[in-house]
Amino acid sequence: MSLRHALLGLLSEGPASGYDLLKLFDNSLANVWPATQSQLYGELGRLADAGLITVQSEGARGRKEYAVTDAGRAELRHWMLEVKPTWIQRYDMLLRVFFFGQISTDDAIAYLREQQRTGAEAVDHLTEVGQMIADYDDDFTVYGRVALEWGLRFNRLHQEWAEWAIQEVKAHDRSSSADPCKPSDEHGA
Amino acid sequence: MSLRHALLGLLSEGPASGYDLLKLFDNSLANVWPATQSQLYGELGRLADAGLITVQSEGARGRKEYAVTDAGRAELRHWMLEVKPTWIQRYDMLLRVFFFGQISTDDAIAYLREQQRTGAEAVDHLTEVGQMIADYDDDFTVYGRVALEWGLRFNRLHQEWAEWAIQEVKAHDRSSSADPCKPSDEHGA
DNA sequence: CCCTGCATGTAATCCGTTACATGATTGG
DNA sequence: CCAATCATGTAACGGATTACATGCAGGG
Repeated sequence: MSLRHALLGLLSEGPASGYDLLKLFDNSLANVWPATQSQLYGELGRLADAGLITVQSEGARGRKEYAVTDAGRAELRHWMLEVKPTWIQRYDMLLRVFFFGQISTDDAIAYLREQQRTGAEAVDHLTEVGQMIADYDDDFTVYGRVALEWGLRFNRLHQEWAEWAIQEVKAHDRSSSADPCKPSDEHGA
Repeated sequence: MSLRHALLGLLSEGPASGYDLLKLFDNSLANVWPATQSQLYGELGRLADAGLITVQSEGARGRKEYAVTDAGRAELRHWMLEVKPTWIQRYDMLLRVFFFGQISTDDAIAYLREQQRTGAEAVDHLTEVGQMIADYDDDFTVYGRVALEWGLRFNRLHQEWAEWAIQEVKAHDRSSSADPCKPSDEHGA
């Protein structure tokens, strides 16, 4: 149910069409709340039906410019101040880690190295984004940078964790092949 | 589509019923891939239809014990080695941050403080989980700890970021109320 | 005149959540 | 015998993804 509020939030900065919002999304909110074009137009329709936004003006090519209503502003405030953020996460990346016993140590390490790389690339990408928006100082951009910092830290964490995990997996490999309870030829399988 | 693989992975450790798997989930995979009872039973049925698992034996109270087949093991391997982890995340927690301009500085800080607390609590919880599983040294637990470490780092990051963000918001508040372009009474609204 | 970009929509499908529904067994 | 636990399923609903479908307007 958060796409509603993402749209309300964007429209609170000023009126815009679905198309405008779609582009705005890409450079900002998509990082924390991705949405497709279909979804966006659908939600705009529902928001208008609910009276949280209105069509302010219609332009060329069927363009509809939406503006947030008082009811919409109230709903946004309510969501921001009183609704607890959901804290559900799904990481199939970590799911695989649980099953490392099913693949070879080398494959596990290759997997983790790939994760390390993914983290590093994301850091690079976000750093670029940061440079692109460095000159703006409107509220949306200022607070966007606070969110961006989260992303930077997250990806650095990802990268560093992967490096740590590689060492951990290597250590476990050594200890289990040295383990007198298990045959030493297991490490080569 | 990862619930399939979560179940295949668990069943690779040994045969189990839906009920067993449900409980196993709670203490391990639910942290990285939550699933409900409905979903789990549904997926088990579909996995059996697809021939990736089989009903090994039926017990009392309609209990069905499932075991993974060779096809299932192959599918798990394929998923682990060749399917790229999806990297889609949705954080309504961060979405709100983008719209901090719509609420007062004090409310924004209260929000961040709450996030800081949430992170700290999660760290405590995961630390407890770590202590509970400290004595096991099977593969699943060993690698589970590697995933747990990710969770610990993640929540520490969350906590530290929130603390940093509070300072950032305070700094922005001071600079905008000192800003000659904007009226100084804005900070009190 | 045609291509690119602007602009909006619908339909099918999948996954996840919530709630409902049922019944067998075991231990106190 | 009754409550808790074991154990499995179905149905309704909502949100997200993908693909499809359409058409106008402006610049070269």
